[in-house]
Amino acid sequence: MTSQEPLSQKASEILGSAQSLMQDKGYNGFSFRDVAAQVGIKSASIHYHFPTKGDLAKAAVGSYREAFSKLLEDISAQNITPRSQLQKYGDIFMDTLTVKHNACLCGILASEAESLPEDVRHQVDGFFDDQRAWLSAVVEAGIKDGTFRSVIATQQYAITFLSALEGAMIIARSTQKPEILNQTTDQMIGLIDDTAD
Amino acid sequence: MTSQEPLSQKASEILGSAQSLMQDKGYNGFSFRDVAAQVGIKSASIHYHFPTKGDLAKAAVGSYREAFSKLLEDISAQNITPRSQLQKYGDIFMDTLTVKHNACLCGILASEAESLPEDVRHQVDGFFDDQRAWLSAVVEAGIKDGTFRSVIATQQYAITFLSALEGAMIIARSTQKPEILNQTTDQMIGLIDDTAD
DNA sequence: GTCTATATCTTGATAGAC
DNA sequence: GTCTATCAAGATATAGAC
Repeated sequence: MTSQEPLSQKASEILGSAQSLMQDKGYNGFSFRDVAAQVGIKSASIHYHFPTKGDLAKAAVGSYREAFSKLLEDISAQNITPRSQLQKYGDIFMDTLTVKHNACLCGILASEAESLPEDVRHQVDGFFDDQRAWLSAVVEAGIKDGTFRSVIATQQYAITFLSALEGAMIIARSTQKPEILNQTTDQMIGLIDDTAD
Repeated sequence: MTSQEPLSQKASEILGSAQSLMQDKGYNGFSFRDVAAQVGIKSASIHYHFPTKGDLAKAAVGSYREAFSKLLEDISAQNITPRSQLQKYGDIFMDTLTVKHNACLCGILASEAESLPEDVRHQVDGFFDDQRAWLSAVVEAGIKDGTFRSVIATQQYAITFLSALEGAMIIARSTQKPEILNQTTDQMIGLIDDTAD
């Protein structure tokens, strides 16, 4: 969950490059040479920082999880309604899709689960659990304050909401219709909103 | 949308093998040699039936779309409620996941969109449109007969429902919790059900 | 820490015999 | 239609010089 030793400058660059390459083309779709070209070193040099491709991917997901968790903390720290928090959560996904032109790293990697080294997949699964935990707390708060329908199963809704966003992101990117993502987010929120006009 | 000439026996075998391999490991994760080993020929022989990997993938998606459309026709032909139709739709996904231990071919391929030949990606996008069209008609019928909440945006709900199932399938498979998929389907239906007890 | 050089393997694809 | 043989390219990874 937490970082070990602080990474060197180059190691961070390599990690960032690998992360963004995987968000674009997946684990099977990027190579050490791709990373090397982006960072400006030779592919053999990467092995000094990350011995194997699995090590690199695992570290990239770990750093992704940390960065994502910080974004969630930022949202939690704001004094806004649960509904607004879900909206801001969706904005993270939308920003990744439209500004960085990337998919969710763990959405991509999970779809390649059968090709991943075991410890990489476990990191990916850890990401999903991070999201489930944060989302279910927000939904719970929304039910308590009366803005969300009280009949919904909180834990399951967290997973359903996450699934919808991950799926919509993949479909939106493939079909090149980014609006699919934010419209899906809006509808998912609308479906549990008990304060509809 | 329709098949051209009928495929030879071996071509069908190759197609089926490629389809199931891609449902397991994706476009970047399967090779001609994998297919050859399954079918019992040499990898060079595949090129006789499908000149390039892109041709093979495109044909596999086309055949997948056809088979899926037949399943949808079967559901439509039954005299069951819109709610039951959505449930049966979810059963298709669940069956793929738990019996064949596979993901949705187009969910996997869409997540690799940036690695796909252009015409393969267009076939994948066509699949999503097939699903959107069928699902929206079912939802429309459910609104008309009063079982689904009338406030929902029909076209968008079709996409949201599909997104949720695709996302849940990927997450369920990676985390090895297949129940995530059917619970997500159930909740998605429950969220628009207007006849709740 | 990064390099060159290299080993080893796998890939998609082609040529030509049968 | 399928084979053998082969290719050129790309992959991960290692050894050892600098």
